[in-house]
Amino acid sequence: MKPSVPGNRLEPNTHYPPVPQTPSTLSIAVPDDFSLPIAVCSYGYFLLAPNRWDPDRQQLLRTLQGRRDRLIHIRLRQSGSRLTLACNQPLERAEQAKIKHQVIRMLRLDQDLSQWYHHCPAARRRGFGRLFRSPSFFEDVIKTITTCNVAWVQTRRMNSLLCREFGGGGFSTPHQLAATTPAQLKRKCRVGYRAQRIVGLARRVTEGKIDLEWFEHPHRHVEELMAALLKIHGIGLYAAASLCQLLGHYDHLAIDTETRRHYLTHIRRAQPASADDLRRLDREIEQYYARHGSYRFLAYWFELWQTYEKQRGKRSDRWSEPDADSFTTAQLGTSS
DNA sequence: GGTAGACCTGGACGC
DNA sequence: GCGTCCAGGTCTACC
Repeated sequence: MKPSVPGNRLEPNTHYPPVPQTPSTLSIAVPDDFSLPIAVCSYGYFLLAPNRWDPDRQQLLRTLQGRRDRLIHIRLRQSGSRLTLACNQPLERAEQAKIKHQVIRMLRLDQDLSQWYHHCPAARRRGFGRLFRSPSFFEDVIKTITTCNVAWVQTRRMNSLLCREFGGGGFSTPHQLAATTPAQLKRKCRVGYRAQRIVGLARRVTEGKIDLEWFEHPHRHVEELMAALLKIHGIGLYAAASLCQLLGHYDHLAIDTETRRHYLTHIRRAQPASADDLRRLDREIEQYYARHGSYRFLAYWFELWQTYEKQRGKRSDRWSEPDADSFTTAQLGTSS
C-alpha cells in the first residue's frame, strides 16, 4: 500500500454545492412524460461530483458554468409540467439561456422518446428513457475516462477531487485541466495513469485540435462517432459506446464487467470457464440484445436499472448518499 | 488478428 | 501496521 497524500482524504460529499439562497429563479417547461427523479436517477453519473441528489426533497443540486465561467449554484425541482431552477446569483438574459441550455442537456428535455416507448411499452409506463448526463460533453468524456479500469468508489473520489482541486467546486473545465501537468493531476486527484490522457485531451480541446461540438451535431452517424471517439487516447470500445449513448445514439452496447455480471446472473445463469469463453460471452451478449436494434443500449440499461431497484428493494429515486458507493449489481448483491 | 502484460489506485485479507 | 492480492478498461509490443 502506498502512503496516502496529505490533504487528499475526502468524504464523498464535502465539496458539494450548498443549497443556494435564491436571488433568481428560472422556469423550464417539461414534456408530459417527464419525471425529474427518474431522469436524474437513471444513470450513475448523478452520483458523481458536482451532482448531488436530495432524495427527501426530490431535488438536484449542482454548480453550472455561467458567463465567463463563473460558478452558479443551482437547485432543480419539478412542479407539474415545469422545472424550477433556483440560482444563487442574479443572471443576465444571456446567462439565463446558458444555464437553461445546460439543464436541458443534462435531462435530455429536447429528446423525442416516442419511438423508444413504442419499442418498449414498459419503459413508457415508468417514464424511463432520459438517461442523466452532464451539462457538457467534455464533462461526460472525463467522467467516462474515470469509470474505466477502476472500482466505482474510486470513480466517485476522482470526480470529487477534480471538482475540489481544479474546478473550484464546479467540474473542471478544459482550460483548468490544460493548465496543469499530468504529474500534478495524478498527485492531487489520484487518477493514476489516466492523468496523461485527461490533460492531453484537455490540451487538444483548448488548442482546437479536437472540436467537441462536432460530436454533438444532431446528424452525426453513430459509426462516424465511434470512429472519431476511438481516436481519442484513452477511449476504447467500452468508453466509446458509453459516450455514443451519452450523445443520444443507443446502437452499441458498452460491455464491461457489470454487463457480463448482469447477463450471467439474470439471463444465462452460468459462469464462463475460460478466457475463450469470455470472448464468446461478449458475442453472445451482443446477439442477445441485437433484437432491440438501434435501442440496444437503452433496452439493456432499462433491464439493469430494474434489477438495481429489485435488489435494493426500493425505487432508485429514493437512493441516498450512503447508497452511492455501492452502485453496482456486485455491490448490491452483497450489501442488500 | 490475437494475446499478454503493464498501467494505477485503494479495498480486502492474512499475518 | 505491513505486505500482498485483486478488480477494473485501454494501450502497446510481440507473435
